[in-house]
Amino acid sequence: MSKIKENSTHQANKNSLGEICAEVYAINLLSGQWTLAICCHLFEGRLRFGELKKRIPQITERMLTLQLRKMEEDGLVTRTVYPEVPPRVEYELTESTHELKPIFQQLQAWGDRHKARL
Amino acid sequence: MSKIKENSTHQANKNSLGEICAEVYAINLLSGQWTLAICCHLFEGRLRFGELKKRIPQITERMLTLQLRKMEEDGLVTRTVYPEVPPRVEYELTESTHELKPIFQQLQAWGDRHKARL
DNA sequence: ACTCATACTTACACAACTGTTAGTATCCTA
DNA sequence: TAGGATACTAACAGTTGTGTAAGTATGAGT
Repeated sequence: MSKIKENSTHQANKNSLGEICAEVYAINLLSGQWTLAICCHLFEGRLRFGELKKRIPQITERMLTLQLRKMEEDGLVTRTVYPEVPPRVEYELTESTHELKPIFQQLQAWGDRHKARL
Repeated sequence: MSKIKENSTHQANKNSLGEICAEVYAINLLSGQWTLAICCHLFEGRLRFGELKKRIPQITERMLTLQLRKMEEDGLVTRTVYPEVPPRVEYELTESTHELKPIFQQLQAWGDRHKARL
């Protein structure tokens, strides 16, 4: 993404809320535009960069790279580079992220119910 | 917030993902900077604008107003205005939002575990 | 020598979100 | 007549997130 200014009020508020509330922290990790979509495709198993790109046609290479890098930094995915040419890079969810699956299912169910009520 | 340009690529992507995936839709509703904090305080019961402000000292009046308005629009809170002077306005979570409580608890537990692993 | 495939990176512009400061309306009380 | 209380609103600026377009390195295959 763009460089983050750690001394901005915005960032300071975000950080302090995330430190106090673990649920805020969790939502912060998941609120990237493409994060959930990537997770959903990786629930099935590890995928290469290009395979993810094909499964999420609307995403640009730039955003896919940025999101995966952030997810790696946040401990949501692991990145494995195979020293081949042309390069091969595989992404896989961490244990931690797999544990989110039941929560996602509940969020999905809630989302459907909530949509229906509006 | 600022006016949203519905014809932007960004917004189009967000919308289409939210329509396909109910969990993306759900996260989109909850990803405002102060949304979860407000929810947490309202889980205990209805509160006035000023009471929320006191409980979330870092928030500005502007952001509190904007977030509550968006949450109202999204069906997360109800807003009741009492025709008094000085004005009294109370906010309360909708049924739908109360149903999120167990999911929040799981997210919180996950967040704590995940933090510990990093 | 030239193309191809893959997984990026860079530079730029725009969109969306948040923060700062100052102001508003209303009636009640002193 | 002035000040206080409440729940806002407006104008502006800054920060963060996203999209567009173009370019990079590498070795294998032709």
